[in-house]
Amino acid sequence: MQLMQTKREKTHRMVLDAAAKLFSEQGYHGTSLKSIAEAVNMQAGSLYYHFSSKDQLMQDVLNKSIYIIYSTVKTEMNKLDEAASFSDKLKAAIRGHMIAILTYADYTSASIRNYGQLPDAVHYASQPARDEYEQFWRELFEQAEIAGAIRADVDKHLLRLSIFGSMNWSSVWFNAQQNTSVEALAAAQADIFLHGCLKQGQNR
Amino acid sequence: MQLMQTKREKTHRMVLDAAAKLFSEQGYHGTSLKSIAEAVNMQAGSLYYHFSSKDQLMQDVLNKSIYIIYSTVKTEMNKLDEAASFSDKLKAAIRGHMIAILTYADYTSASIRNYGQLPDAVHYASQPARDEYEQFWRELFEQAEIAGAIRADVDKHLLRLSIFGSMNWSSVWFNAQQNTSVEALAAAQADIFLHGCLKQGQNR
DNA sequence: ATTAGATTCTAACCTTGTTTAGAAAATAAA
DNA sequence: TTTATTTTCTAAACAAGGTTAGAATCTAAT
Repeated sequence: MQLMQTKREKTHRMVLDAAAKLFSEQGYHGTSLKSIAEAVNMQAGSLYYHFSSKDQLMQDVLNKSIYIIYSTVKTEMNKLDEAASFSDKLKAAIRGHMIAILTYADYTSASIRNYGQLPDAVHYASQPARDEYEQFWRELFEQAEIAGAIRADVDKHLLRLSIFGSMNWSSVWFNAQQNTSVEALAAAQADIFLHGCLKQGQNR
Repeated sequence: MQLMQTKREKTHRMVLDAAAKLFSEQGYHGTSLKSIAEAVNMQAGSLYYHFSSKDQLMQDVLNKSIYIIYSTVKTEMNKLDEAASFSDKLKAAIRGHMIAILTYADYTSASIRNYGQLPDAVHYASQPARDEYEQFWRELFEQAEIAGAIRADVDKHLLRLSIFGSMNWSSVWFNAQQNTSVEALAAAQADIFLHGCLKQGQNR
């Protein structure tokens, strides 16, 4: 019982998973501790052995969500070799973000869908992590523009928000069973943003 | 007192506006009737003279939101002349959707942000209107592809969801005060989706 | 098997929320 | 001004939610 996780850790994780799922489906305010407890065969009061409050539970879900996304993106970026073009870098970043979102939809969707609808304390607690991640993308686009990879006449602020909007919304409609592979979806998503949907040469 | 709206209608509208604003900021479950009443200087119980229930109130917000968006899109489409290319049509549709979303952010954001997090009855009640609007876009892309305007190798399903994700997310971050004009933003948004962000000729 | 520690349950407290019925006040008509 | 109608308020009913304290149960080591 060294490498294996203790019962406490196992239950802690089960509760967090259930909370993430319900927060994503019904929102923070729409989810009761009772319903979370039911999902793990417990009584509402018992949750307090693992978490100090509902807010705390949500905060943990948020933090985990942001961590998952950012670290997955980093992993994909690190797979690139030195000679990678900015086009490749953007694709890798998009792929990472999409993989994270679609693979851990409960967590990421809980984070995305409740954004801006949480108690102030909860919202602010996760702000620094969000800012750091946002900064990563800001710099990526900045460097891409300097390198001459992306058009100078596109508003990079809007571009970043657009890409985020598309990617994040996928956590709402994506269905792990019926949809195509996560990889294929990520690639298609990147392709749309890099090249647009119009045929080459159509009126620009 | 024929053309002018009665006091009843005026108050009805004020309540609906306040509800839309709060539903968009704090979510359906996070918004109490008391807070809505306070926003219009009333007591919670008094709202029932204008609405039969909280659900009904949300349903009205949803319906109005969908109506605003669809009718604005139609208006923009009708401004086009017969010879308009599909590129123009797509731009017009995007412009309409963006104008509606940014101009009536309280309503549209209330609708978008609570999507999938509402009581079943409320959700299903607005489904037909949503389906009809979705159908409009489906057909638009279909015809655009048949006409050879958009690339055959892009998944139109994903494309539509991507565009929706981007546009709808703008209702969350858009700030009417500090941002540029709605028109400019709509045009920039369309440009990104039609042409992508990469410089022409970068590795495809 | 006994015991100490970890985990969960029970039962209540307190607050908040939606809803209703009837009284009160405001408005418009006579 | 008086009356009828519309609109809002008050007060309570009732349910549900977050939280807590202490009892009960389970687990694992002695």
